[in-house]
Amino acid sequence: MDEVDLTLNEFLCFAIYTAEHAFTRLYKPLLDRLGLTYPQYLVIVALWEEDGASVGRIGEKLFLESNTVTPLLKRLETAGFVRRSRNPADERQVRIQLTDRGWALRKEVADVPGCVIQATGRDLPDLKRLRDEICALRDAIAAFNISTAGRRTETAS
Amino acid sequence: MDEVDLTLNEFLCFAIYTAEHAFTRLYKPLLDRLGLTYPQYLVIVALWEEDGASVGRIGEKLFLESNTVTPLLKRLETAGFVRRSRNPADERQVRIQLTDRGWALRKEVADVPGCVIQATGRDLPDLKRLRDEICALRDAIAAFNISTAGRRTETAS
DNA sequence: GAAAAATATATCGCGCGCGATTAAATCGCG
DNA sequence: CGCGATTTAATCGCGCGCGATATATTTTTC
Repeated sequence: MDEVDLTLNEFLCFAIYTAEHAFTRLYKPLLDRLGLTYPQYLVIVALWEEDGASVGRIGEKLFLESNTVTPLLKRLETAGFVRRSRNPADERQVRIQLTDRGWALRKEVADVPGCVIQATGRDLPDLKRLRDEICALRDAIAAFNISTAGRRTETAS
Repeated sequence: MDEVDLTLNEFLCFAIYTAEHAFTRLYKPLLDRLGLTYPQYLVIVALWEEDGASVGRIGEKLFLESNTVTPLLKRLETAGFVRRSRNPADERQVRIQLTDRGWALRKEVADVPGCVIQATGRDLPDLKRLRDEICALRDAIAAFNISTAGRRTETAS
């Protein structure tokens, strides 16, 4: 029965929504000079962690489906940052490997994280704490999404 | 000089990015039954707060530009939730007004906030604290974006 | 070993977010 | 009043995120 305020600024989700845009706008000029979008940057970072990952594995790391990742990877391939090849051991899988150019980005983005941290005006322990809280929130919501996935039609009252 | 980890899960921005998607997926089935997308829902909430707002005012509230808001409002108009009309006092402005159908949504979404709160598995004070922290973070980044807007070309080095 | 089920990726359409640009109305300054 | 500057929306193109679906490969089952 506890009345919930139907005001935009009351919503945590709205805060996250607008914060996400603020980060994208912050990254834009930093990544433009490398010819990367923010999601493309995330894929590159994922590949630095795990070069040769499959399309599905990259999607798993980024919480995205193949219908998003596949075209993104094709653009990265066209730009010369990655190579795409079928896995001989399982021809269903497509293996994504960084090119020399893809590895070279690692040096070129070296100052980016520092710049982003500076923009937040906070220290690292504080940012890590906040990150952990948001990850926990995300995981709780994702778990809820899965647990209710079967009974969508009865959600109303 | 302090070395920053170039790992996906280290990034606060990545946490925000994935949390934003988790929220969108959470809202999807709740809003589908009303024929609204999540950004459309935000616009409707903004109009409950301020019916008759201009396109620019709505963009201001949602941190969006007219090139995003205009087509979104046209879709809401087509769906019958809002009316769009020029402001007679200033013909440059387009005034957005909720229709009866738009106001009626207020009752139909009554259970949505509660459902979202439940999904987070947290209590209201905790959520409000987190929301305030994220808003502060967003505002810090947005201020930084503005303050450095003029000297984008020298950010390297 | 052949058919059925499961898995991995790709394709298509649509809505959003935004940079760049355009068009129209208003404002300001002489 | 007149004309340039400013303000407000709208348009266009592109990349992303995703639901729905298709295709190809592998695994399972009988």
